[in-house]
Amino acid sequence: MKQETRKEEIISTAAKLFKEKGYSAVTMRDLASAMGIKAASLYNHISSKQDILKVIIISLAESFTEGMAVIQSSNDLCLDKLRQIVKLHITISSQNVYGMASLNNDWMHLEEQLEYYLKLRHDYENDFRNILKQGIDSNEVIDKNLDVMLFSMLSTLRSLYLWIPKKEDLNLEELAANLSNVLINGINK
Amino acid sequence: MKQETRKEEIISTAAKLFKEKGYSAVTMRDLASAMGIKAASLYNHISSKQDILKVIIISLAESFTEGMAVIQSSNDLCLDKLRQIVKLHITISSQNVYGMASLNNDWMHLEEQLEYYLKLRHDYENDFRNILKQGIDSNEVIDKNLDVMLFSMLSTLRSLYLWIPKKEDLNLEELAANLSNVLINGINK
DNA sequence: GTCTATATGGTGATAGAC
DNA sequence: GTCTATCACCATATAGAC
Repeated sequence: MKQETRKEEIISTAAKLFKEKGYSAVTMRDLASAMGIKAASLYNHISSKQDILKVIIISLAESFTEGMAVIQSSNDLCLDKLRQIVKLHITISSQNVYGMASLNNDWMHLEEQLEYYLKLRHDYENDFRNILKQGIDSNEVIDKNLDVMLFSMLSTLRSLYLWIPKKEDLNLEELAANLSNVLINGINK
Repeated sequence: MKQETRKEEIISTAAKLFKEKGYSAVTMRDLASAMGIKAASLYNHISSKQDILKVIIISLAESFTEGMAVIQSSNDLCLDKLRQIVKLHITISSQNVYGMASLNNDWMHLEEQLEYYLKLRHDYENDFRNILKQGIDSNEVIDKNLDVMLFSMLSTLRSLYLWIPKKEDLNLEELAANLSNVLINGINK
């Protein structure tokens, strides 16, 4: 188990606070207090509040991009690719529940990296849509409401960070199977 | 068409700004500037920034509670009740896209009304869960993963405010039918 | 209904001692 | 690596003139 550097400690503490109140409502004094030090001391490890947000969001966004690239390059059936996307979201979300809150809710407070983030997100959604499209072409997926399907799946997957920490003794493999099943087959008997 | 009072004008302008940057990041100067007046002038119409947030969130939360009460009291089949819940979310979200952002993302900044809001939300989720449970008992809904189904449907419905404004020429009746279909029957062929 | 002026306190960040 | 002290600025909100 690699031990956290002081900088990583600051970043994960910040992510936790950002999840509770959002980036703008968390002050450097709040963060310092949660670490048991004074605000000025934070600046020995990080260069600015903005820098913390950047690290949290961009590293997560790039994880999704990398995961999607792997899924895309496979020759699996579309429905299997969709199951892999579900797995990707569950894995990343469960490993960084706090950071996912910033990725979802505080991206608009990015400064230098805003456009880069928006491009990553846009490309990710496009790749997701293309997999659904292929599923329609190969007769695996219903040929109706492509955008509604994409919106529904993405909304659910993006909310996992809110839901995962509320379930105790959660088996991630089981969750992936169950959630894939609900998203693909619906809820009716 | 009822014309907006100055107070209502302030509240709907605030909701728009809150959606873009979140409650904490919007200053009274931002809000005043968007209205074309000075910050001090706002206080002739509203008593505090907090008061604006309270009005936006509580009125929406109560709308959902009222809608759910109507749906619950009917004798319709469970799947029909679920379709009505979808319709309820689409109707409220499309009428108040900006306010829905605060309801979803800024509720933690409520002060006096925080507990009241949490109770409304908790009761709403409970009612939703009970409808699904009844659907299982009446053999309309698969008897598996109740919590996963609830989470998935609620996540999608709570994200409608992000998605509705991106679609031009959106027919709400059609969206309700299509979204219900995707949520109930899934996406596979 | 809006303004200017102002009170009071919080904000991110830096300098320099230990 | 942390501290105290401090800077320059921004926050919500009020008082009182027009």
